[in-house]
Amino acid sequence: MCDNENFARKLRQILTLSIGNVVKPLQDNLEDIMTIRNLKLCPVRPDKSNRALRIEEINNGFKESGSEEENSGEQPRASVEAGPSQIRETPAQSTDNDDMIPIGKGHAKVLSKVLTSIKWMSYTKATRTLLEAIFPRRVLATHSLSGKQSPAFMDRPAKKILNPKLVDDIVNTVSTKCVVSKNLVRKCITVKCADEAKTCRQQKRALNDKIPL
Amino acid sequence: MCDNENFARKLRQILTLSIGNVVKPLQDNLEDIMTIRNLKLCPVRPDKSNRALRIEEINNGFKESGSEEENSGEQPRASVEAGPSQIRETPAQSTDNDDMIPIGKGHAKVLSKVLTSIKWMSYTKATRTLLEAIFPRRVLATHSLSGKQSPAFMDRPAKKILNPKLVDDIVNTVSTKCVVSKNLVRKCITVKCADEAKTCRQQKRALNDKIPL
DNA sequence: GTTCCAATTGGAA
DNA sequence: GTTCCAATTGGAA
Repeated sequence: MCDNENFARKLRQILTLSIGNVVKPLQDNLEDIMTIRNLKLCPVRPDKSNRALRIEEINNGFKESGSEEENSGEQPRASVEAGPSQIRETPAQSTDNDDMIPIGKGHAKVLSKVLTSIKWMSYTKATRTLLEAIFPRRVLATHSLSGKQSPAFMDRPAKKILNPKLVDDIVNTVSTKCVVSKNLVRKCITVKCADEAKTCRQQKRALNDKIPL
Repeated sequence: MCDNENFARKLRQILTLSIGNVVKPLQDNLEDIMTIRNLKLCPVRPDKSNRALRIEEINNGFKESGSEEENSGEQPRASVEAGPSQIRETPAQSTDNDDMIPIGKGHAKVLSKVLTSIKWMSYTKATRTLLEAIFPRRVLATHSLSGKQSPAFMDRPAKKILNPKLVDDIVNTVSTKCVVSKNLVRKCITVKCADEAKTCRQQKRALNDKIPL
């Protein structure tokens, strides 16, 4: 993971220092490579026999779900809302429950058609799409990344913390797929929660304006 | 500029999708390439005859200073503290005034030894170093990127705006050299100003504790 | 309707 | 002593 980041960082520097000569030849092949890779990632049919392979490819070297760290004793500092209450229920129209693909360590599962629709060019879009796929809007609006108070608003109550295992699955996936630092992905999550909270607030306000108490 | 960003973004995706096979061979040559490039960037002596070449290389294709856009009519929305008052004075111990190297469009100038000391691996460090090299601490503490009020603290007065031309020179330089989006660089500037303001505040507080009025 | 911008904060790293 | 973390906000894009 860390090696990936260092490698990407070095490559970025090389790119800048040697635009036009060293890496130019690679550019010509980019489109072909991407096309091929995308084809491989395209879902075919919900066929269990090659499901494992597809997951392997999508998660790109992640451990499979149910690893020994499932029950590791690590406790998050803030109180965690345990259990599945934070997890988005499978949509009613989906009859095939197996169509959920685990990401990261496998705590989080995402509908395969959502996962394959994600364009990994934008780590912000990818993060927000995964968040919406994994958490109900209500949870996003009422929880935050750390579960801590805003240092700038010490009088306000803190929101609850987003399930850290699910968050980690998202962070690791986006960070790896988009080769950006985990911090940037975490910032996206903070912003997304703030945006959902604002939307929620605005809807309540609009409702109050319509039907004033 | 935009092409660079798109290219880097594509490369990042390729990296993720094809770790270990497509780009692996390139990795072996990274160290050599970087060494060679670093050697080229190393300052030799303040010798005017090859100064231009070094600047050309460092700025990587930027226009030279004194371009026709020097007097373009673009006016920033917030009030700008015009003139050199925002610009860091050349340190007293420097006898060679020519040792200032322009970056970006050339509004901002940086001591050559500072410029060559910057490690472009970290865009945050690079941005902060350039800020300290170009603006006095006092300006960083009392100005902000936009010159606008905080939306979260509408009662507080807005700080003044950092000279946008100097900011642009920094943003363009770091964005290009580190192949990160301009927005990320701008975020760094916001944070740096906030940090300087905090330091300033703390120093005043410490002084008041010592010599209470 | 969503996403991004950027100013502010106290404490942690 | 400096840099980073992340929560909050209203408006702009």
